[in-house]
Amino acid sequence: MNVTIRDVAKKSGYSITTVSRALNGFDDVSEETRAKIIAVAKELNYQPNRVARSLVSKTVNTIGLFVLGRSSFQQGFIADLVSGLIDEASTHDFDLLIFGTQSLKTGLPFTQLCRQRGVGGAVITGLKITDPILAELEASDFPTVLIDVPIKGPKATYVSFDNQEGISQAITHLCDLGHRKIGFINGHMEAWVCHERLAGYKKGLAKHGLVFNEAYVYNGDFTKESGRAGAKELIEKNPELTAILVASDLMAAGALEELTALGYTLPDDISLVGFDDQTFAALTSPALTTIKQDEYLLGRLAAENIIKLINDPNYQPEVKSLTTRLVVRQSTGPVKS
Amino acid sequence: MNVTIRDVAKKSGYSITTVSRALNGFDDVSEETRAKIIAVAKELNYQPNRVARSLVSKTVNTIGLFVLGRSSFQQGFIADLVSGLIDEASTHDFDLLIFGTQSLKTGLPFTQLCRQRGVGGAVITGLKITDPILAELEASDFPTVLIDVPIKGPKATYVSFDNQEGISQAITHLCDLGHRKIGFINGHMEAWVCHERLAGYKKGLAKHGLVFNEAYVYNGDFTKESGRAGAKELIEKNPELTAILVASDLMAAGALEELTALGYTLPDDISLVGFDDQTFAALTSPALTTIKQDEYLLGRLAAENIIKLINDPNYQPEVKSLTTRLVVRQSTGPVKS
DNA sequence: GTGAAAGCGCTAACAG
DNA sequence: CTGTTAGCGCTTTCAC
Repeated sequence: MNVTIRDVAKKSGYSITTVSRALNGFDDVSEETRAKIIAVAKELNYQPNRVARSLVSKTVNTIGLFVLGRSSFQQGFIADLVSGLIDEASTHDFDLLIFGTQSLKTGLPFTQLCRQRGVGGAVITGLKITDPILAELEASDFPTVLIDVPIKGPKATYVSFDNQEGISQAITHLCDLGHRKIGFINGHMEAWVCHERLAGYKKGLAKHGLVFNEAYVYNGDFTKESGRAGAKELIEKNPELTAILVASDLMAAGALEELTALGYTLPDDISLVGFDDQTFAALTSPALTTIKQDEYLLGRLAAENIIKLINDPNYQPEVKSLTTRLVVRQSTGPVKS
Repeated sequence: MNVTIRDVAKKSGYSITTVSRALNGFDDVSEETRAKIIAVAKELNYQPNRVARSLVSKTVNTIGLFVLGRSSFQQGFIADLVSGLIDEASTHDFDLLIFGTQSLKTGLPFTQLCRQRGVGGAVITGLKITDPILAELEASDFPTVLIDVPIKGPKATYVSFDNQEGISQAITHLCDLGHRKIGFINGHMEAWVCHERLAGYKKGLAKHGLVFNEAYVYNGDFTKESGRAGAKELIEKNPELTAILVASDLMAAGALEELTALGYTLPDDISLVGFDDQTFAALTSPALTTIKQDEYLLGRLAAENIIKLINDPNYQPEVKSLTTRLVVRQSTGPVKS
């Protein structure tokens, strides 16, 4: 068995109560006593049992991570996100409990599921903007941080990137290269970021005096195949396009394949910009110019927010989006004169 | 507050104990009573509090996942592994608690760390074969499943792929294409799989009557850069090579870059085989022939093992390796005559 | 300053 | 078959 608080109490000669208070930094304990107790605790290598602790005091040191949608895990960035969450969480002595899609299938009122697991707050990724749970979370007093889905409740907030600005910068990059006919392969509109990216696309065009053309936009679904299909459709219907912006690297990779198969040479015939900067973006040929979002950082930010939300009842989260960064590689080039 | 067992007891008119037993499927409860209690529980939407449960009964429904080494998360396959773990775990009503590298920095006796977190068993990935913790785990009675590191203890086992066979098959593939001079870029020897892959390389060569040549082997470190360096060194020192086998896709991508930069055309001048079949393997140009390992499946297998280890004190794990599958793409071709 | 006692929600003897 | 009694390891009133 592990060493418990009783062992520390016995060995130090103090009561369990005093040991608890000494170790938890209460100020109604003499410094001398505290020092002694801490010494004994260290000697015994005592670590409080978190299960017991969270059972009695409702202050819980566990974050729940919900990864919704079977495909979410396939997306490479989830790994970085988790990595960031863990690093930040363990800095604050928080644990990270992961739930898969199945966990929600129980139909359990979500927050209840968390409380039963001793989870103090949740980080949710992969949520669709049409999900009814969104309204619930907004009203709930259970700490929640959404990834890439806006929300504003007493205890709910979100973290994201400035997608509009990211896309807009990419358009500026293309315009600087002389492009005027720029297509856009977007993801599905159940993802909030896609609304943002579309808005950024329009805004970017407007900024450079270009007119938005509905026919230049294709709605994919984040799969490689939809990237292929999108590229094919866009270029066939609008052969005047000299550049295509794609809302994810994976779709961009599909578009790249399709365009190459159709006989286009990149970037000479057409320029291509992805989104994410996943590992493989540097590995395609030509290497993908893409809008990088640092998912690790986003993970840390999410953890930071949820921990504050859990610890401080008065915390008023302010949403600040992380910035993306355009990584220029070989898939974009000056428009052929 | 959530609904507790007391609420169910009160509402059903039975004692807390009876409710507990009825709900946990004990057979010393009349079916009539059980039915009534279950009905009430359902009506109240009662779910037992796992924190409390694991505090008293030492049977814990949480698996701890340790992802060691900062870089592990960067490796794409971790996401699939986690995905498999979660799916299998939630099927058995187990939760998954993730620990980062930092958690182990406390110097806490590992198993103690788990017990304090209410974790019944651990799955560990990224462990080096030189890690002293290995001996500890081997002797320990704490349920542990290692990923890709062999271990055999009363409560410790491991899951992995048949790396030898995988590499061997790739060599057969190359030999079938006429290759006789095959180089090998391995990972670092702190990873068990690299010993296996080296053994597989030797075995595969022998199988086809080829002689092992020390100079044909380069030890990288799983980074793309080491792949580049390895390709450069191997091909410069041994220009007679017509094929190179690489112990990871990322290193293979590096090798591909380097070889292309050096003016080689693949697969005409030289064939290249990767390992993993990560997403990007299909996206490089030429697309990478590679040895696919299904990390999702490995995750499920690991979860299955750890759960049995936790639940059944008499469970004797038998190690059975998962098979890899050679995915032939465009980076391998017949040797130029 | 410190300790005794109560109890978080649950399971597990032990009686009846 | 069912209920009473004791705790799991910890925090937290409330006395002293």
